[in-house]
Amino acid sequence: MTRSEENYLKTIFHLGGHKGTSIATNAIAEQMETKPSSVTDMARKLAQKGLLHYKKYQGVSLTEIGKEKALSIIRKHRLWEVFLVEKLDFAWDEVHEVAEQLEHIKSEKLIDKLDELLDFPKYDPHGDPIPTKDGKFMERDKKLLSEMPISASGVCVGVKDSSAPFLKFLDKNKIALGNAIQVLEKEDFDQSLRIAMEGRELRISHQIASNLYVKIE
Amino acid sequence: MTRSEENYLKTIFHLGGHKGTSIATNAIAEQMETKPSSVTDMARKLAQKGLLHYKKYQGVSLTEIGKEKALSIIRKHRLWEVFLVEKLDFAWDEVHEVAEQLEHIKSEKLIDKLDELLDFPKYDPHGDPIPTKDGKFMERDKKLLSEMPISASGVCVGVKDSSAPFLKFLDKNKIALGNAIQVLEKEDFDQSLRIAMEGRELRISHQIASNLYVKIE
DNA sequence: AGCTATTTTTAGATTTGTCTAAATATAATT
DNA sequence: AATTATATTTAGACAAATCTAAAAATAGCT
Ligand SMILES: [Mn+2]
Ligand SMILES: [Mn+2]
Ligand SMILES: [Mn+2]
Ligand SMILES: [Mn+2]
Repeated sequence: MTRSEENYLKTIFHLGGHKGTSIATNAIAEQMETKPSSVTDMARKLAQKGLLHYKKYQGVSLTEIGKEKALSIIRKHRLWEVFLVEKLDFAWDEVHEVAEQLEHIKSEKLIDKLDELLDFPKYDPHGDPIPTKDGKFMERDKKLLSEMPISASGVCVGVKDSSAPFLKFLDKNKIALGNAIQVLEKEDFDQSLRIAMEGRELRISHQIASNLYVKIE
Repeated sequence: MTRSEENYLKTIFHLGGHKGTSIATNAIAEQMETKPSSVTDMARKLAQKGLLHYKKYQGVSLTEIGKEKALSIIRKHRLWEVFLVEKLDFAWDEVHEVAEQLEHIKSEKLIDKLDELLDFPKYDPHGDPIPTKDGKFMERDKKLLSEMPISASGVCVGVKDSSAPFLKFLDKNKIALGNAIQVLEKEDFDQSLRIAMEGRELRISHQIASNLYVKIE
């Protein structure tokens, strides 16, 4: 499989094409910053190879084999991200770009050994689950901070937006995965929150709260 | 720079195009398992980019910038080989293929941090020197075993042929880099050697002896 | 020096992945 | 239901990297 094909499969997976859901040509094009006509070409090719379900004008979804391939790339991406943070001291906002390259390295032994070196991590630096070798997904039972009721408490376990600006903002405000958190008050006016985190008290805008995942206890 | 361009530069470096020596189109084609006409095309392109000296029918050599780029790729290749052996328990005959892919990953920070993780190694698993960040080469003072005089002694420090079959042969016969070695006898008939290595006595064919580097003490 | 063999380059074709512009199908709105 | 807007596909082109076959230049050999 070519690098481009792999990127299409991964994108389609992330857009939800693993559950039978049909993904629109335009959505893929936008996500990949390419043109719809290019997507059509690739859809035909990947369908031909048995990796996608595709009917003209009806969008695409992943076949079983396509799903396996996508999961394998996601597994590699996330394991490399863990490696970069744990072994090479990258910050969590620096790893994605490099992992986008590393995920295409072809060597089963490499990724198995890497998994072992990292002690078989279950989650990547952004809290996203790492598929097992045989494609099993262990999605965590988590909720957006913005959806937590008042006085509920939990632990930060992930981010929805994992763009560098958001991650840097969290760093600056000492909001890290693993931190305990409790909702103290919700402001009706702008839906901002007052929260307790690791002894401190913070005010959090709705935009932030709707991009932070919390595991309820 | 594209992956293909990088591979051309690296190959030309290895064929000796760093010293003003002019490298023939055919030699490059053979080494890269491609056709001479493809080499011509690429030569024109890389010359255009200022990475090669190229005059029609006169072969190519690396410019200063071309040499820098080549060294940077060789540095990455060898650092990744060390990583695979030291951190992921790859055998020294398994690393080359994977390093051929990893050498093209683009991230200065990645390679600097990797260098640090490995404790700034000077040589790769095959005894080849790892260029420093600024392209300095530390070639060791070594000799082929086949060229050592009788009763001379030294330490195995590298292989000339680093193909998997040769490396596996060395493993099977417990000949490893770092081993002390002494030439006991040279057979005139077939130029085979009797050597002492780590307590044992071995008979070594000329073909083997002419692919093993020894550092004389 | 002249002829032959080899090396190298050119010309034209192919594959992959992309693009633009135009045509067509589907969806939304009056 | 007809019209308009949007989404998708087709047709044709392009750049990168390669190939084959033919032409041209260089090297090697009487
Ligand atoms: Mn990522
Ligand atoms: Mn991630
Ligand atoms: Mn190698
Ligand atoms: Mn090596």
